[in-house]
Amino acid sequence: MIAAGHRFTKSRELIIATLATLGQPATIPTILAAEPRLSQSSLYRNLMILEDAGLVSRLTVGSDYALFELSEELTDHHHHHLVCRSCHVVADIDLPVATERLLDQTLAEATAASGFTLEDHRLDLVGLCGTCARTAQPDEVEAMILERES
Amino acid sequence: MIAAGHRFTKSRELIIATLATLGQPATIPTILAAEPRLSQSSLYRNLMILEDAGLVSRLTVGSDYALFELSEELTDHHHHHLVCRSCHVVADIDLPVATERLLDQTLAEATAASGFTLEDHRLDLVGLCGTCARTAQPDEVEAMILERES
DNA sequence: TTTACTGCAAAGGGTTTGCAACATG
DNA sequence: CATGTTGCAAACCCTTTGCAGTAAA
Repeated sequence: MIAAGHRFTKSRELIIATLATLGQPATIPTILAAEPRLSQSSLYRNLMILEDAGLVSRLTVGSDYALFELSEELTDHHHHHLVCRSCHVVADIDLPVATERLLDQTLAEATAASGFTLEDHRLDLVGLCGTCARTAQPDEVEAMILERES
Repeated sequence: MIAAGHRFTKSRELIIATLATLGQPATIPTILAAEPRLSQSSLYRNLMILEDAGLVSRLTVGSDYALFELSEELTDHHHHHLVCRSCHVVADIDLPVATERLLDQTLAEATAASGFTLEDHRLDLVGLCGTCARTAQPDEVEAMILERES
């Protein structure tokens, strides 16, 4: 099921179910909080195994913790990510099929000449989430102006 | 130059020059190897400051080390990244202007309804670099077949 | 001469791993 | 019963930080 020499245990089933319930990329602390029956070290180990098996995807967006979600292979749903540059929260987002198709085609052409074997693309939309936008601190330029006025 | 209360020191100039010479995203060990006059802790500190100042960009692609390159603001050159899923090497790549334009437009529309403030996008092309493609190990399915035959 | 910067060494913290007990096929 | 899995605690290693001396404005 998972891979040669690996078992599909209760613990791994629970991880899949928890990720499905959470419904968006989650950190290890978030997963542990959502399902206290999981232990930290086994969670790390199992997420690695599930990732190797193609059931789980790992995202790294610069926050302290890595993020995990069900793989597109498992959910059968291609998508991208909204990433808040302030609080590093991540949410899923869909793009029009026409855009994805053009993207695939363009990327294939762009890599054709190189020795690179293109397998997938990853598109992150970076900005500020609603919460951070409302509480945003003035940026550096504004800070300098404020300082000069004082 | 850099920001209020910050100086543009020899060390920081040297970091910028080294990144320019390397010409592609580089890890801290790579930067230190290319320019031994830099010290590790100051390099970490200065890259953080240069990043805050918008002169340097940090990439996180899942490898052990973070990657750093000159910012698009500094090079005045928008680009994306080829990422090898095996050795995590990263190279810059350009896309046709028409594709970028359509992408910007589509992403703006896709986020319009949400409370998200879109500022930028990040597109990684994931696959195998030339070196890894030539030395690729059989994947899991092949491994199972091989195991069954033995 | 005040304030920022540097380099060393030590600490921090997310992740990995050794080990003994347990569960699975 | 042979092999994979679990949970605890300790180790690991990239990154950050305290501190005393130095350089910049």
